[in-house]
Formats: sequence, structure tokens, C-alpha cells
Amino acid sequence: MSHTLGVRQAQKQKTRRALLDAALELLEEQSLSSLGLREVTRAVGVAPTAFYRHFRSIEDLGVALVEEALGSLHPMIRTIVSTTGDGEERIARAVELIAGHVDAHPAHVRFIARERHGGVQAVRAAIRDQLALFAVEVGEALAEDPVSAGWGEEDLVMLAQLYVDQMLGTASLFLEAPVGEARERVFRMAVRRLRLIGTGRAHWLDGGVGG
Amino acid sequence: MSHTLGVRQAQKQKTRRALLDAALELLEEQSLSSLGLREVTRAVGVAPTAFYRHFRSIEDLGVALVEEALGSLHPMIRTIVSTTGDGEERIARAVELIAGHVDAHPAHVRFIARERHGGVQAVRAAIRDQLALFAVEVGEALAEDPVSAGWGEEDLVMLAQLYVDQMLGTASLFLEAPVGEARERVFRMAVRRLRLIGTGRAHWLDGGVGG
DNA sequence: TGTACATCAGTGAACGCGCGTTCACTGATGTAC
DNA sequence: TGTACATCAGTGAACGCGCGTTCACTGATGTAC
Repeated sequence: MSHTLGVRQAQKQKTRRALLDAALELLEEQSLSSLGLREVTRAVGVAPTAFYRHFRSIEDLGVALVEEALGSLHPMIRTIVSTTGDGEERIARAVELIAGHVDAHPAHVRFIARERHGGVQAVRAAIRDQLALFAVEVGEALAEDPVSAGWGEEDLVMLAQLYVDQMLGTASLFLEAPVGEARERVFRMAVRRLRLIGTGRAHWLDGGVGG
Repeated sequence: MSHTLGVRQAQKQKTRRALLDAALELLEEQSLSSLGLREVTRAVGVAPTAFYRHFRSIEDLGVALVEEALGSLHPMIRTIVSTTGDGEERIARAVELIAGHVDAHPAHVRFIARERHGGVQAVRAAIRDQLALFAVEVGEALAEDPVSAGWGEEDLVMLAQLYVDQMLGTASLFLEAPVGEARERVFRMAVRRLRLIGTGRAHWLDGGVGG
């Protein structure tokens, strides 16, 4: 709490949070374009009209959810790119971080996976733009890595986008296999994928296929 | 036409096609879980009740669309895996085939991208199962490739899934950038991605990161 | 500290509308003889 | 070929229901003096 809000502001924030949380929960079993305003307010226990004190529309609420869901992903990305150690260690650590993030915020991961290509244009655009910023950040980290010496700009961008995609894809797979043997299989596959990409990186400038 | 259907059957098929086509068109701007039965029949020009002569529900129609959309993708995959030539040639040819497929069937590609993680469980399951079959097929083709000598079963499965994912991801990117400079950028990025994966493949058994 | 007024988050009634589903039906097509 | 009956794709009226949005409102909180 950086500054104590008035009682009225605090209560408003609380209702807003409740609307966002209720929506996120309802979105585990449907997509944003079929989510109803009344459905959300009913889940929170406020009148339908109260919704308009916080959002202009469900689409507007969706954009707020994007900021929240990708906001929770951001620190994880920072941690992954700043992890030190050899290739295998970094790969294992990255997949563990992804798995942990899915455990901590399953609804966020589901929302992004679902709405990234979903039926609401403003939400798709918000996700696309935010992921592009993540890719830039990853690209900058890659550029500083000695392994990337001699790499062209477009190659670095490609690799950064590939990593961001892999991260989301892996997160989405963990969502469908949160425990047990299925989870272990996702874990091993994710490690292998990163290993393959790492191998490709290591030999990118060798010529041949990578020429 | 393998066998001439009766007039009645032919007319029924025609209406069914019209319902599927109308749904596919409506789904360019929304997702399946918000698509209405009346919306589809209105677009076709039949009574709402006629819908029930063909599908039990919108979900049921969605599953039929999965078969259709992934059915159109199947021959492309066969073509890509059976293409001969050196690495660079195969890569360029594969990306061209993907771009061509998106041009030919944009609504199919959009539908699969959108509903793969969408809000209708039966449709997600149908897509997942069909993509798993594609991965098996790609895996079998990879196994016969001399480059894969010495590869473990799980590694081949991982690579096959990675290729299927890349194909869908690339198709989805072409959808958002169908012409001009944006399309060229998608093309180059897709080529680079496949190059990186190809480089990783070529050095998979070298030890080191790929150990 | 107390008073008078302003603000505004949340209420509840009301609206018109489109939804999915039921039902008995129509009339063209198919079939048996 | 003709007739009598069966099938069944598509119709149209009707239903109850939940939707998003409007509006004037209430009463707790905030502010000025």
C-alpha cells in the first residue's frame, strides 16, 4: 500500500478486483467473446449496472486482464533470461520456472493461450503488442550473450520470438498436464525442445544448413 | 461423385455444406463458443429448426469443422514430408506450401488457430487428437531420414511435434500478414526458424548442449 | 469539532431483443406393387 | 407406367429466458468552511 486510499476508493478497487477475478474464473470454461456482463456481476454479487462503474464493456475488461496476465509473466521472463550457468542448467531452470508459473497462475496462462487467437480483436492486439515487447527484451538479453557474437539482427529477433513462443506453448501444455506422469512428459519434452534450439544456436554460424 | 445420390440426399448435403460454410465465415470474427445457431441458419437462409436435421448443436458442427479444416491440412503435410532436396530447398518449399495453404484456406487456418485453445472442450479435444496423428505421421517420416540415425524415440516425437507446431504457428502468422512486406517478413522469419531447427537436428548427437 | 453540501459506487425496475428448443405441419421425394 | 403409401428435409408459430443498456435513485463518503 503506497498511499492510503479513501474508504470509497478502496471499496471501488475491491469490487474491480472481484470483477476481474470472477471473469478470470468464468473464462476457464469459455472464451471472452461468449462471457456475459451479467454472468460476471452475478458471480461477484453486485447489480449488473455496477459493472459500468469499472469497465465500459466486457472487451474493456478483457484488455485489463491481458495487462494483468502478462504482467504476472514478465518477472518470470526476466528471471529466465538473467539465469546464469551452463546450457543444461539454464534449460532445466527455465522449464521449472515455467511449470511453477503455471501452478501459481493457471487462469492467467489459460486466458492468454485462449485469447491470443480468440474472437476479440482488441484483446488479440493487446496480447500481440505485449508479447512483442517481451520478445524485444529477450532479444536484448540474447544480444549480450557471447553465444550470439556474429549474429545478425533479424536472426536475433527470430530467436527471441521463438523463445517467447516456446515459453507460452510449454506453459499451455503444463496447463493440460498439471500433475503426475503427464506433467513429467511435458517437462522432458520442453527440455528437449530447448536443447534442440540451444544446439541450433551453438552451430548457427557453422555454415551448412545454418548458412 | 462416386455414386449418384437421390435428389433428397443431394439437397440435404447442399444445405449441410451451406451451414458449414456460413459458420466458417462467421467464425472469422468471433469464436465458436459465441456462435449462434440462429445466426448460422439466418446466413444460409433456412429456418432455425432446419439446423437440427444436420447437427445436434453448434458444438457438433464445430467438430465437423475440425475434420474439414485439418483434412485440408493433411495433404500439405504429406507433401512437405515427402519433398526431396537439400535442407535449404526443403525449407523454402515447406514455407511456400504453408503460405499457399493459408491463401487457399484462410478460414480453415483461422478456425484451427482460434479453437485449438478455445472455449469448447469437444472441439479442443478433436483438434488435439488430429494433430497428434499428424505428429505421428511426421515422426515416421523423420525416422526414415538418414539424419535421424541414432535418435531416440522420444527425441523423434519431440521433433515431430515441434515441426507440427511450427507449421501451425507459421500458418497463423501468414493469416495476419497475407500480402506485401509483412508477408515477406513472416516468410523470412519462418525460414530462419526452420533453419535453426535444422541446424539443431544436424548437430543433435554431437554431445555438448545436445548431449 | 460540527454543519451543509457535493460526489459517486452501487441499486433495482424496466425495456426491447434475440436466443435455443418444442411441436405439429407440409409437400417433394422415395418405394412397393 | 401408374397408384398408394412412407419417408423426411425444411417450415413457422410459440415458449420461456437471459441478455445489455437506460434511468432515476440512495446513502455512505468526501470536502469546504
